[in-house]
Amino acid sequence: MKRRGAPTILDVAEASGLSKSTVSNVIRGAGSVSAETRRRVLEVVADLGYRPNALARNLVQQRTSTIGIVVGDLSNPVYSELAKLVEQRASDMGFSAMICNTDGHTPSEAARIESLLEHRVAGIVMLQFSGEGAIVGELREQGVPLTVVSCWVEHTDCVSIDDTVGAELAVDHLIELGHRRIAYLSSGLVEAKTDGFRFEGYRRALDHGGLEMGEELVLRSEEPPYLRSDRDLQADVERVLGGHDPPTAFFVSNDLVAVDLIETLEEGGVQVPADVSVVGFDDIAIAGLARVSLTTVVQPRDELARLGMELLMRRIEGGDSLPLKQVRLEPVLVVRSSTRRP
Amino acid sequence: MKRRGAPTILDVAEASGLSKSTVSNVIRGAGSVSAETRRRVLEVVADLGYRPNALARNLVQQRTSTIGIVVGDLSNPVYSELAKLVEQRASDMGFSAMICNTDGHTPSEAARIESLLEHRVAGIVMLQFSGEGAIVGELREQGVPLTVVSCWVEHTDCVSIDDTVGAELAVDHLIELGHRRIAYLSSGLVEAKTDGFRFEGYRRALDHGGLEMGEELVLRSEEPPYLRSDRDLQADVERVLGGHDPPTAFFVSNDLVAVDLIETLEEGGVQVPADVSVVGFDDIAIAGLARVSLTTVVQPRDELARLGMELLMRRIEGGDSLPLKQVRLEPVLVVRSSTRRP
DNA sequence: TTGAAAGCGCTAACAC
DNA sequence: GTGTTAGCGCTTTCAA
Repeated sequence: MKRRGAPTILDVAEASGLSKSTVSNVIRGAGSVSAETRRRVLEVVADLGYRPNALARNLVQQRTSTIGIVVGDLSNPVYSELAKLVEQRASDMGFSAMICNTDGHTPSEAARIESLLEHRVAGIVMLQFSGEGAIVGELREQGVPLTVVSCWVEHTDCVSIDDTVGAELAVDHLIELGHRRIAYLSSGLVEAKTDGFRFEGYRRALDHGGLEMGEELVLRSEEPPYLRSDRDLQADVERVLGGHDPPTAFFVSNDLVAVDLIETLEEGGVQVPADVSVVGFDDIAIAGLARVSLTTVVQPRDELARLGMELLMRRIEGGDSLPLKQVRLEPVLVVRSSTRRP
Repeated sequence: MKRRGAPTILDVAEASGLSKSTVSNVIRGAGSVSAETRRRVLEVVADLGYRPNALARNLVQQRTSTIGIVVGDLSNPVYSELAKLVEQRASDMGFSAMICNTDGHTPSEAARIESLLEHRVAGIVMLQFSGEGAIVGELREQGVPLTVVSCWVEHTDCVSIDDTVGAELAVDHLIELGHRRIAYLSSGLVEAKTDGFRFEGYRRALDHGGLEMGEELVLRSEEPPYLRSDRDLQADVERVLGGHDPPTAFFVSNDLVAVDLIETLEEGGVQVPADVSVVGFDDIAIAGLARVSLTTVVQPRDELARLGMELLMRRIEGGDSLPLKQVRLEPVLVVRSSTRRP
């Protein structure tokens, strides 16, 4: 009596007087089994509460139906929504998801990916990318399908909006409103390369708006940990606003920080948009609240998730030999009431 | 030359001229191996880029180091934060996490759990509980450790704040401010049983405040899908406020809905807190923004996650025989500026 | 200190 | 239509 632990396919075989493989056939719906046999097996399966062991199956099949989702910060609504949507789509396609939060911390990102590889995931979706080129290389070498969502990464299947154009849209809007002194604010919350693109868009907009870019208007720490500590932000903001010829508008490369900025400004008695305009990036849910009403650039989460899974599945099925596929989505600016004429 | 796919422990054994078991010993740090042997093995491991196959290991060990995290709605910040914290702690303890989003949808919850069981997860943490008693029973029967976080569920290890006391705190606060007509608002976003507790707290507070509960002040759809459609909310709110002897305050059993309510009220020209006070529940990040500044009951996410994993580990290690452990945390009210004297 | 061998639960040829 | 068999990559006695 070895009835310890969950029933195995062998238990089902014995109880139904059939062989392992026949049982396996009916469970997988493969091969050909007589109606009567199928009925009997199914009955026993229900009786015993048999549940196939995915580990054994995956081991023998040399592939799993699990994907990894690597996200920088699940408490940022952009990413938790993306994660949710990707998980949803994965599940629809019969895949389970291991979701890992890295806190934007490279060592912990490496550890999480290592674990995913040990679990032999069929592929990995990265939302927000640490920029550690080593990881992309490593994965390609291992032949593990990788798709990056919401970041543009060279030599990798990816889908993201055109960050540069998005930023341009935002800053153009400010210029059209008549702003001449526009500050740029970002933080470690935005992945470095992405921030680079957005900054580029900012530069371009100033450029063809005939505006000069003042170094003193750029609040951007190259170091990953521009800790979103309110004190730092407050100090920086005070410095910029207290300077000579202060900005009348801010373009912020991330809604969370934009909201923080508004908070900080108003704490200091500076009203938005009466005294200063603010544009964000992402269009997270709170941006749409009447009390916040942030003008911002939309990240179409649904599209990103859909295309991301699509690219991943394509690569899982098609293998290394398929050509690279990188999709750039058109950004859209939503004008709300955090911006107005200076 | 079968050098197809990732190198196995056998490849390492061959390349180092040792046996599988010796290699296994050094990898697991078990048994006793000479320093020289260890060095040699490690060298080959690095050379070949060998990575242990977790599937094989888990299969033979008859246990996994994967847990399942089942969450109702990852786009609700309460749950995405909890999920993040639980994943973090799991990872610290050497566990990977499969995170599933159920959208509060019972069939999809069942499917996700089925998949987790097929993957033989070591345990499951449920954030937000659908109330399907069948599932708890099923899991217990299967001997799969289960911990529910942020909901109080009978006969199951769980940790949550005292929802009744929390609601009482909130409503007491309104009463102390002088409100006499206090409405109750909830939605399908809050799990039914939990909502029940909060409603009970509301009732009690009215009771010992010597206030009568008016049926007409209770906006609470028993049906799971009290769809958070703004239209429904708007209609309900208009009805209540337009009625005879309208409320001067709302207690809302969920911050997300509370924020929605404020939005809806102000759209209709009703100012918060000037005309009407609002108290929420959860203390999500946006509640703390100056522009929102919602008085609310705090859910201590950190504590919940920590205790949740603690309970789960205890059960994973201790098994069925351990006594039930249910932890109730003391709620705290944060008073901000969405409430004032009527 | 090291190695040989027996599985873990399942699938996938291949026989019958 | 059904059964036999040989593994998948690993851990774990048990001998040597």
